[in-house]
Amino acid sequence: MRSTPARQGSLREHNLGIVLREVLEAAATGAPPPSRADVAAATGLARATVSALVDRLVASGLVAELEPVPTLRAGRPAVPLAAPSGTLAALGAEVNVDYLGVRVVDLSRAVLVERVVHGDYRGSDPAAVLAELGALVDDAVGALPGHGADVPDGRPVRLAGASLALPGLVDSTAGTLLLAPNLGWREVDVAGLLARSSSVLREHPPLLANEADLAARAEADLRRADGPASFVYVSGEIGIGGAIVLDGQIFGGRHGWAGELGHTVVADGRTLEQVAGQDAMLRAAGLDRQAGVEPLLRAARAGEPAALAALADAATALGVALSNVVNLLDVGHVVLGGTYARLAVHLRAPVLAALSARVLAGPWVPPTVDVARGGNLAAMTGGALAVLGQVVAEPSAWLVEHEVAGAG
Amino acid sequence: MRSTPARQGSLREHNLGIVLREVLEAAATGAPPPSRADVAAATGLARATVSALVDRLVASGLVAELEPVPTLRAGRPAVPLAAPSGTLAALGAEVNVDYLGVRVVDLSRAVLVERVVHGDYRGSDPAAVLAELGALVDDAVGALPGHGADVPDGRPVRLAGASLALPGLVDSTAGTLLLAPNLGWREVDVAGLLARSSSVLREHPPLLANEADLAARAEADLRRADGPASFVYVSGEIGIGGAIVLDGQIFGGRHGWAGELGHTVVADGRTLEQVAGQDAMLRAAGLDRQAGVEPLLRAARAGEPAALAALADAATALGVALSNVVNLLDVGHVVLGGTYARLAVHLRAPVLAALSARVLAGPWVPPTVDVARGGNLAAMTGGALAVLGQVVAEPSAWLVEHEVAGAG
DNA sequence: CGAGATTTGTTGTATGGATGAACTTATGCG
DNA sequence: CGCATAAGTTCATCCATACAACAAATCTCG
Repeated sequence: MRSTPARQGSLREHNLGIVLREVLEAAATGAPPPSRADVAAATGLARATVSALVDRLVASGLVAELEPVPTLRAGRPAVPLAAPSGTLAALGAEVNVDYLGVRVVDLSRAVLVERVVHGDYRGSDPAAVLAELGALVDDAVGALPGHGADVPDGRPVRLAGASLALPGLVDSTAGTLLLAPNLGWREVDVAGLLARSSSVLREHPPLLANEADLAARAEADLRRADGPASFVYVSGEIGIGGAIVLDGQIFGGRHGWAGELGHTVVADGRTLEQVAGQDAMLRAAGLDRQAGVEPLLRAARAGEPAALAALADAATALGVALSNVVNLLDVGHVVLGGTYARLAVHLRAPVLAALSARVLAGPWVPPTVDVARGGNLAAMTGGALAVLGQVVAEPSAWLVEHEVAGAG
Repeated sequence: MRSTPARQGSLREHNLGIVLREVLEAAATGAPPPSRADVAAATGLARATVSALVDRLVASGLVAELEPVPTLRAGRPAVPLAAPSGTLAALGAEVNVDYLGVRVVDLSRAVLVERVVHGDYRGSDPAAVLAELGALVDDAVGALPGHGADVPDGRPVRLAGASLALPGLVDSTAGTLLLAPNLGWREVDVAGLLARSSSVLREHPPLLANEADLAARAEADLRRADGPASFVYVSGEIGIGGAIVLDGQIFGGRHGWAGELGHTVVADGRTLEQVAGQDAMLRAAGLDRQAGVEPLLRAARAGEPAALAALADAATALGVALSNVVNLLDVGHVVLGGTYARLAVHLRAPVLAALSARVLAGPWVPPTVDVARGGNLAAMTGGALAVLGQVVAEPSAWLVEHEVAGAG
């Protein structure tokens, strides 16, 4: 954690990052693609400096120059800068309780390839499942330009790295999964097993992270337009995942285990998961555990007392747990993800009421409860974005240095 | 939150901070005062660069050159560098439920002046109390060299700034106290009232912060020797304060309100404060509310069942609340402060047991429960250190530029 | 006791990145 | 067609750090 000394190169690295971020973020906020001059004005850097930096970024495919659009004003038309498509991409994989998948996302946030397999992975064999995932990863990457048999006209896609989302506690430095209660996995050498079945992951050791953390990252990305977001993300799945987002950044804690909300004690020794987890709700509503959340929604819509009571109990427990979190973290915004997003009609109002009643700072900064915008596969996108975030944080590592001479 | 562009000056600022920190931190870790060469080796900067930076810092009184000690090795003897005494200092004030005080601390962490007044400030009049504090502040600063009537041989102490610790929710940008339940204060224009009674605070608008946050900062400072500390600080007072320390830094949240632990719901709707607050414990033990914590300790030592039960209930509630916090934040270390420090004999074991049982990551990173090392007045020290921390973060703002020419 | 070894701190010179002003390019407008 | 306007580039300058050579102050060993 010792801060490193700043040499001159650090300056360039820093400013390169600022320029790159400025270009990539423009699209997110709905702003038109900025020109070099716009970037200079926005960042406070000199035009000459920005020009030099942009040229480097363009040469390495980290920034794309668009066609000059017919301008309305006088003056030389600007060259719009934007996130490039298909130059640099990252891979986000996921193993969850009921599905398995891979996504490859590029700097423009376009999904280049996607593979998803549904199944029931509770109590599954880690080696077998990870072998399947490894094959899926290699298959997906094989479909990328420049990686499969075909090398078309365009440049090949560079792969910046890979990540893997898991529904449990992860040791990201060792590349192992410590504990995933709902998968029934414990102390699994995930990185090692994946390296056996996937040449891609052998070359790009995946960044392991918690599924909720990565889903929250995708969610934060979707909310960039509203400014840097701070919120608590609660993801109802078979278990309950949680994540903390501060100023658009995931707060993972020392080991990346922060956000563990499901095991919060809410009342008389019961944990949140035992009251508001999917299995618990279904059982309380008298429904089959395997059925999923749709029957519960139907029953509630039909006015079944057991279903309504189950949802009310879950909402109360969620409200208590989240009030504690909001008081502790001074983050007044809650986002409901996973199956909670689908149950939001029944959960939102009572949770908000609980927050309003219990949050000490409520009178000055009213709490909010929102529904996640990311879809089911948010964690894969979030994982890819986490890797791309490393690129933005350290752009010079991804620059391709060209020869000074170079006559065509 | 937009990151500013790095000009060349930023480089210098950054490196100046690194060098300053290296010198100031050396004492904390028990290392001998480093020489310029030591700093260069430790930071990775060139000797020439360090020399130039150190010279600036010395000229402005941010670093002190000690007498060369007779060395044991060959070579030119080194000039030891250390934190200077009495050159630059910060003021930490505090209003709490049962006392009121000021401390002035310099860069060497020496307490230059201290004033404390004991009293009962529950339900007090804010204007009167703050007038009293303002007078106390001016009195304390008047006793500093160069600020009172006397201007002795040495240079005057420069005051870097002031801070004020309050047991409640604070709006630090507006300089107001929003809510302090145990003082009975609400929406008080603290900065405005203090400016009336204190010329010092008129010149140095105090940084308002939560008492527990600042006490935790002092605690983190005392633990620097063990490396950057991450812990949850629980301070038992009339109410219950809490603070989160991450890598030696206070996590205050968006508005500085994070750490609010006392209003956590622990069981059947009761909050932690209602079970483990000082008043609640005393009542449960059948003791007088005004008595303070000593009678409770005596009763427990005598084996009184009511006292033991009160402590046990408090410990259980604390254990549950802290388990939730540890699971949420991935910070496995708890420090008991305030009156909890004195009750630690009775609280520590059961709290640790609760953590061990409930913390999901416990098997891999065992939780710990520690007793605070800071004394009663930790918040004042912490407040002063917070201000000094700003100096270290931006040293160039505190440099005194000398004329190039200067013949004596 | 003196020459060499050793380590600290300082004094140039070189390097690399940002800056600002002048210049070129490309457009709209009258 | 000339002028205004704005984008992007070129170039001399500045500034902080690096590197190397040097001066200073002490120990060590013959």
